[in-house]
Amino acid sequence: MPKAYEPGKVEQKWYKFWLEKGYFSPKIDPKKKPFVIIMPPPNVTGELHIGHALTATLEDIMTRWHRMKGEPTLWLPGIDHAGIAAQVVVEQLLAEEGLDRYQLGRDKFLERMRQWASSCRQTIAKQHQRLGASCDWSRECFTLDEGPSRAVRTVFVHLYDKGLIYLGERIINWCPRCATALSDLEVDHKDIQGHLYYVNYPLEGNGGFITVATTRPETILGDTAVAVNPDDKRFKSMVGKKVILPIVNRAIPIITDKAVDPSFGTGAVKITPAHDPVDFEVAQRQGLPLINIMNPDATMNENAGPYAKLDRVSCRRAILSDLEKNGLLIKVEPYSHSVGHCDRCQTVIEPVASKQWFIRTKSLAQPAINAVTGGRIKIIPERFTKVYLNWMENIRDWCISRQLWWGHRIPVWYCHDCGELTVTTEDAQACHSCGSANIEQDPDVLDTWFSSALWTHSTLGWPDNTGDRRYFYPTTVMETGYDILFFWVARMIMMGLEDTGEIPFSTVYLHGLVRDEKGEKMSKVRGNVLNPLDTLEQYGTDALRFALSTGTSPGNDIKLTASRLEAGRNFANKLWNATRFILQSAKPTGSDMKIQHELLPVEDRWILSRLNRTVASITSLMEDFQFGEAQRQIHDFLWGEFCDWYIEIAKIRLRSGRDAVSPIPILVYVLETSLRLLHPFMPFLTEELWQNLNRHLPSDQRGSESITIAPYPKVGGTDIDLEAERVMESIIEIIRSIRNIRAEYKVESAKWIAAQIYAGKLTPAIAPYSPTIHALARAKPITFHDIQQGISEGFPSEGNDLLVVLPNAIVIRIPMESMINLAAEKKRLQKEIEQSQTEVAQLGARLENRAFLTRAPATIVDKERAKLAARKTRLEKLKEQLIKYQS
RNA sequence: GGGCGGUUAGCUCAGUUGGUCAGAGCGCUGCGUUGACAUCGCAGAGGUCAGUGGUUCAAGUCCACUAUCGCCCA
Repeated sequence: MPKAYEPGKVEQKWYKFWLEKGYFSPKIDPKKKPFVIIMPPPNVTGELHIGHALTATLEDIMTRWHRMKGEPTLWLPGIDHAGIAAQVVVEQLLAEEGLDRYQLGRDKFLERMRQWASSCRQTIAKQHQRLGASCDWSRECFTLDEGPSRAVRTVFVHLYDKGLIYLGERIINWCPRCATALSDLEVDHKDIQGHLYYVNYPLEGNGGFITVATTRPETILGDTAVAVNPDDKRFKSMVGKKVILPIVNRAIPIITDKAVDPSFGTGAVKITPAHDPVDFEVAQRQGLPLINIMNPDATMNENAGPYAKLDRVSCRRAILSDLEKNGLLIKVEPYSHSVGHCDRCQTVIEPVASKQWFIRTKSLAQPAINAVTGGRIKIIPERFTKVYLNWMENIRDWCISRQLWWGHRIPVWYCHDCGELTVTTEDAQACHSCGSANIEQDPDVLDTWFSSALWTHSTLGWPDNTGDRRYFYPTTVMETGYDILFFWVARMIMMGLEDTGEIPFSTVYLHGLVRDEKGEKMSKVRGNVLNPLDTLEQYGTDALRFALSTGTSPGNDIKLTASRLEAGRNFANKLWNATRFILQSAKPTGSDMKIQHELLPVEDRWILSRLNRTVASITSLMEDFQFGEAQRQIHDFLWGEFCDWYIEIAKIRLRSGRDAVSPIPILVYVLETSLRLLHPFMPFLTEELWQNLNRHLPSDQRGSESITIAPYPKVGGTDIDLEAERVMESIIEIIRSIRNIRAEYKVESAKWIAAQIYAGKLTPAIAPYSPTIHALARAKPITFHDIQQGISEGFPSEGNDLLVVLPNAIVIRIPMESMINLAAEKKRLQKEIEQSQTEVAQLGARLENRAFLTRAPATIVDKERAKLAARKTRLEKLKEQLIKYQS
C-alpha cells in the first residue's frame, strides 16, 4: 500500500465494480419492506453544483445504510426538463449563433432542446457516479419520458374532468423577458425605493379635482374607476360622480369599495383592473371593465394611445412629463414598496389580467394537511411542519400554463367550428363535441413543477399498475432542500394523495443550503460556485462527502470551507494508514484471526466495549436521521480511541512478542467492523480498505465480495464491559497526566522519569500495564503503592516530589528532583485546590438540599454522592501536598 | 405586517426527550521525525453557552421578554 491515500486511483475502479455487480438494483422481495428514495431530479441546465452533491451524499448515506441492513433498497435517479430555466439556457446558446427560437420554429427548437437535455443528462449521471451515488441507473427517468408524460396528461384530464383544473382570466405574474406567466411561487418580492405620485383627476363638469396617489403612473391609461372607502367622509360628495382621466380623456366613475385603505395617499385610489390584483378584485365586485394597456414584452399597446410602443419605463417618464405640463402632477414623495421580480431572470414582473390554466387547490390541500397533522408524514426538522401547514392552509390557486415551448404541452384542443374544448390524454384528431377535425392544440406548456409533483409515482410506472408501483410506492424518504418545500414537496403530497390515495412518502428530510466561506449563497452571478468535480478531484470524493455531512444538522445551512475538506481528506488518510499498519503487522503472524474471548486482556475488552457502544449509538442516530452526529462519532471513535490508544497499546504487544494473545485479531475485527460502520458515509475509501483487509483474511473468515452488500454492524446484548472501561480509563488518565507533567516541566523527550502510583483497589488491574505506561508516557520505573497507608505515610519525607491527584482519586507521585519549579508548582496546586473547593461546595450544597434528595431519582443522587466522595479525597490530597511544599 | 431560525473557545460549527454538555475541526503556543500516518504525534491555553427574568432539586437544554443577524410568507 502507498504511504498516503490516493482517492483518484481507486474511486472509479470501485464504482465500475459496483455497477457491474448490479448492487444498486433492488430485488423485489414481497416478504420485505423496501426502502425507497426518489431523487430530486436535477435540472437540465448544465451540470451539478455543490448543493446537488449534498443531496447525493445524504441520500447515498441513507441508501447504503438500508442496503447493508438487507432491505430491498431503491434510490431512483432522474432529471428534470426544467421548462423555463432550460429554455433560457438554450436560447442564450442560440443567441450566440445569432439565432432565436422563432427563426428556428417550434419543431427545430425542440429538437435542439432535446439534444441539449440529453447531453446534460449524461454529464449529470457521470457526476453522480463520481460522487459515489448508489442509485439504480436502470430505472433512471426524465420528466419528458413517455411514462411521466403520460402521467402528466392523465392527471390533467382527471383534474379537468373533476373541475379542479380550469381556464380562467385572472391577474397572473407575467415576466416580460421570459414572455410567460409564472406562478406566485416563482416571484421574488423585493422592497424597492420608489415614488408615490399624487395626480389630480379633474371632476366631470364642475372644474374640481380628486387627487389620487399611485406608484405606477403609467397605468393611468388603464384606469376604469377611482375608488374611495365607503366610510371615508372626505369624499362623500364625490361618490357617484365621474372624473375625466387625464391624457386619455375618458370619463370613469368614482366608486366606493371596502378594499380601499383611507390612510394610503389621499384616500382615493385609481382602479386599474387589468394590471393590479387588488384592483382586479374590485372590478369583479363592481362590474368594471378591464383595459389591458400592455403587450407581452411590456411595451404599451394600442390602448395606450399616444404612448403605444413605448416600454413601461419610458412611458412612465412621458406620462409624468405630460401630467406636469398640464399641472396635474401635484406632489411626488419617496415611497418604499414591494415589487415582484422573476426568480429566474430578476426582471420586474408585470401583474396582468390573462387567460391561463389554473389548478383549484383548496380541496387538494386538505388531505395534504391531514397527512401531516395526522402524523402519516413526518417532516424533519420538525419546525418546518408549521411552515408547511401555514402555506397549505393559505394556499391559492396555481397557475400552471406557461407560454414556453419546452415542456409538457397542455392536452387541450380548441375547436374552430363549435368553440368547444377537447381535453384528452391521447392526441385529439377531432373535436369531441362536434366531430370537426378543425381543431388546434393549446400552444402552451405546463409548469415544470406540475410534472415534478407526480414524480414519486410517475417514476414508478403510474398510471399503470406496475410491479414497481405496487412494491415501491409509497416511498420512504423525500430528501431535498428546504427551499423547495412549497414548490415541490407540498405539491407532491397533494398530487400523490390525489392520484394514488396514498401518501407519496412517510418522511420528509430537509437539508440546508451550502454556502461559501463568507456564508453567501452560491450562485453563478456571484461567481462563488464550487464545482463538485473540481473539489472531489482535489480532496477525494469521500473527503467532500465528509465535509458536507459531518457535524451538520438537518435544515441548517452549511459553510463549505477548505478546512472542512482538509479534515475529510486527513481522516481518510489516517484510516488508510491505520489499515496499512494493521496489514503490515498481520502479515508475519499468519492467518489466525480467531478471537479468544476468554483470554483477552483489558485493552482488548475495552476497545470491543467501546466499539459496541459506538455501534449502538450510531444505530440510534441513524434511525433518528442524525447523520452528521453519527459520522462525527465514528470519526471520534476511530481516531481518538482506536488509533490514538488501542493501536498504540497494541504496538507494545506486537513488539515484545511475549504476550500469549496477539492483538491482531482484535485490530482486524475492530477495523473491519468500523469500516462497515463508516461505509455509507465514505464508500470508496472503505471499499478499498475492506477489500485489502479481506485479502489477508483466511478464506473461511472473508466477508461478502463487497462492503456495499456486507451487513451493517449490529449491537449485541452483553457487549459492554464496564470493568475493562474503568481500568482502561484509569490507565489512560495516568498516562495523560504523566505526559502532562513532562510537558509542563519541559522534560526532554528522551529522558525517562520515575512514577509511583497509588491506585487503591485498581492496583491489581493496572499494575500489569507498567510496560504500557513505560512506553506511552516514557516513565520508568513505575512502582505501585498502597493507597490505604494515606498520603503522608506513603511518601518519603525528603524531596519536593510532585503529586498529581486524578479525578478518581488515583495519586501519581513523581520524584522530580532538580527539575521542579517549586513556586510554579505551588501556584498550580493552589489553583487546583480552589477549583476543587468550589466543586466540593457545590456538590455538598446539592446533597444537603432536601428537595434534591427527595425528588431527584436515586441513581442520580448516588452518582452525585460518589462524585462528592471522590472530590473530597482529591481535595485532601491536594492540600496535603501543598502543606508538604510549604514546610 | 405575520412566522421561523441563528447568537456556544480566535474562526466555522455540533450539542433531539433538562442531570459527565461545556465539545469537535481549524487556528494558536510549546515539544517531537529510524518503523502506520507531518494529510502526523504529545501536551497546553482559550468559553459566566447574546442579555434579563422565570419554571425546576437541577437549564446552552424549558418558558417570557430584550438585543442583534439571517431567512420565509404577505
